[in-house]
Amino acid sequence: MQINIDQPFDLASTLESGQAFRWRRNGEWYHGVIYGNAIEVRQHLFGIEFRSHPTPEEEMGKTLCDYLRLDDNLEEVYRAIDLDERMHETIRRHRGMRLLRQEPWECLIAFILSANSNIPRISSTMENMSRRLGRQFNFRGLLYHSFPAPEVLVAVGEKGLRALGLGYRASYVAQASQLVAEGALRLDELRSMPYEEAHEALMEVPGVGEKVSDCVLLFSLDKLEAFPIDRWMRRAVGEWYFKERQPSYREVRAWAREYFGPYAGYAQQYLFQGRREASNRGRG
DNA sequence: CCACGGCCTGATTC
DNA sequence: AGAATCAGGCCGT
Repeated sequence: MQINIDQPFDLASTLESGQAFRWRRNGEWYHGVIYGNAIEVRQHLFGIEFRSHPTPEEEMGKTLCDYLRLDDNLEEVYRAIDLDERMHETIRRHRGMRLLRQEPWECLIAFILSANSNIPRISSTMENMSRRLGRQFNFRGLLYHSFPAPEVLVAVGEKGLRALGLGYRASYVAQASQLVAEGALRLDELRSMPYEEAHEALMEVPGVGEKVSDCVLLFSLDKLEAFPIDRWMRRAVGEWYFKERQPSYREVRAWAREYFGPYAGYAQQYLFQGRREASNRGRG
């Protein structure tokens, strides 16, 4: 099935921008699982083409558009955040990159795992958990696995999670799973809360601090003003916008919301891409 | 509030 | 080769 898109959209940079960890590229096709469905998707000149299973494409199209945030007016976003030469350049290089609207549960676990880790390892751990604990299904000759439900991770327990390679994060994941499974943490309710309130609520979860909370809010709960600050982002922002000083998390966050406004999260995503590129170039 | 050290583990570096 | 070092932080002190 095809979907026409009349706004800037770049599938590759969107799926490979380090927001989501379970998409795999095979030639021009990307393979992944959303809402328990296998998805194959590729970019076309005027939009995207995709296949889904088991939910039929006619039904899945809306879900996929929602996931890819095709409802965001990217031109308007650019007008809001294209404020200096650095932003202008990184927008030019990654034009069409979008934030995703991921499933909050999977996103929460992914970013709890991200603490003191790196993208390849987060990916392999997420994949590992899905292979061992998720539902398995076949689609067009490939094997797919859903991400395990909270109840499943509760049953597996901390020791079981450690055995899957989560390290000291196993305890956080086990506790977070418990909170979601028993209904003490209702992730979808955070979507309708104001940013500040949702941010604090998420930080009650073990293993979730300022940065992880901002990631989950930005990548799955529609808080586009969230501005996650990792060690690189802090260094970069300090260097570029604070005259070589190392500002605190709160300081950077306040600055970002003031400077970039309600789309600060988009600005963060573009700056982050920019610095990843720079460090990749550095390694040759 | 802010600063600091410890933490699982796998990949990369020296 | 085997030991540091580092990685998209968090937590307790």
